[in-house]
Amino acid sequence: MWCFPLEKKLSEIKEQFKEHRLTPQRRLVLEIFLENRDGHLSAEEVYQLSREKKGEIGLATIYRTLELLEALGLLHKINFGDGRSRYELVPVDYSEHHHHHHLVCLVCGGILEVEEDLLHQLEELIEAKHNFCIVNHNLQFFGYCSRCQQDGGKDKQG
Amino acid sequence: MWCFPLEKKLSEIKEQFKEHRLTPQRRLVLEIFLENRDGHLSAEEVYQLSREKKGEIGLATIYRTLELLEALGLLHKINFGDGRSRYELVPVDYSEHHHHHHLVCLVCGGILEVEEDLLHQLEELIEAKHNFCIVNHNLQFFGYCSRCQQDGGKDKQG
DNA sequence: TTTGATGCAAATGGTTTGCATCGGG
DNA sequence: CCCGATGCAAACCATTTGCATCAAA
Repeated sequence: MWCFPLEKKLSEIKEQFKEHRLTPQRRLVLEIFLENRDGHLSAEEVYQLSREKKGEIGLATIYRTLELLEALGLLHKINFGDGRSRYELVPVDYSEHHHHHHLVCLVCGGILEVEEDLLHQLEELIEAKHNFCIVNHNLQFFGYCSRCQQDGGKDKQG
Repeated sequence: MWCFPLEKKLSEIKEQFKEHRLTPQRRLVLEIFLENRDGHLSAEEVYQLSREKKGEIGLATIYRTLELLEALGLLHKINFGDGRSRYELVPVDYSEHHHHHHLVCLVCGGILEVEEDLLHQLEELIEAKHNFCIVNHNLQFFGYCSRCQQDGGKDKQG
C-alpha cells in the first residue's frame, strides 16, 4: 500500500483534495516531490523520475497535476529564468512571512536554499511608501557557489 | 540625423559596439528603450513599437538585438513569470549594489519600480554564511497596486 | 454509474536558427 | 569588397488543449 510520509496527515491531504480524485498519477507526483525535498523539479524532470519509478505518467498529466498541486497550496512554482517552471514542496510550517530565498550558481546551475528572510522591514517600508499590498515575493541571488569558486566549475549541474 | 539622447555619450556607446555594427535596426531598438524608460518591454512590444515608428524590424532581428544589447550591458533582462522575457534600460549610475526592485500587480499586471535596496546586509550575511559569491539578484514583490485596491481592478494592464 | 482524470496528439506561443540576401565600415 | 546583419520561414521547446477512453468514488 502506498505510504504518505508527509508531516501533514494523509487525512488533511485528502481534505485538500476534497473535490479532486487522488489518482495513482497524482500520488506518484507527490511521492516524487517528497523524495526530492531539496530539489526544484521541472515538469520534464518529474516526468523522467516517474518513468524511473513504478509508472510513467503522461507529460500533459504532469503539467495538469503540478498546476493542481500548486492551487492546493502543496507546491510552489518558481522561475529561475532557465526557460522552464520549477516546483518545490511547500514546507509545513509555511506562513505568510516565512519564506526562503534561492542562490542560483551561474556555473553549475545548482540551487541552494537560504533561510534568512530579513525582508519584513523592506516590505513594510514598501507597503507604506507605495500603498502596495504585498502578498508574495521572489528573491533570487545569482553568483558562484563555493564549489565552483574552488574547482573553476569543472562539472555542470552539480 | 539620428540623435542619441542617452546620458552616456554616443562615443561611449560606439565604443561598446566596437566589434558590432550600429545598424538602423539596432539604433531604433535603442531609441525605443530610451523613449520608454519606465517600461519593461518584451520582444513583441518592441516589435509593435518599431512598426508604429519609422521602420518595422523583423522579430528575429529584435530578439538578436536584445540579446546583443544585454551582452553589451545596455539592457537588463527580467522575467516576471508571464511567459516572456522583458528588458529595461540599465541606468547610467548602475553599480554592483545600486539595484531597484519591482512591484508586480496581480490584477492589472502593472509594474512599479522601487528604489529601496536594503539588501546589502542580507547579501553580506549570505556571502559569509554560505561562501556564495553574489554577482546579481532579482527581487520581485507580487500583490495589489494602490489603484487596483481602490477600483477592484476594473481595467487591465494599467 | 457518473463525472472527473488520463493520455495521446495536435495546437499554441515565445524564442531560435538556417540560409539567401543585404549593406555598414 | 567583405563579413557581419537582416528577414523570412522553418525549427524548437515548454506548455496547453481537444477529445476519446478510463477509472475513482
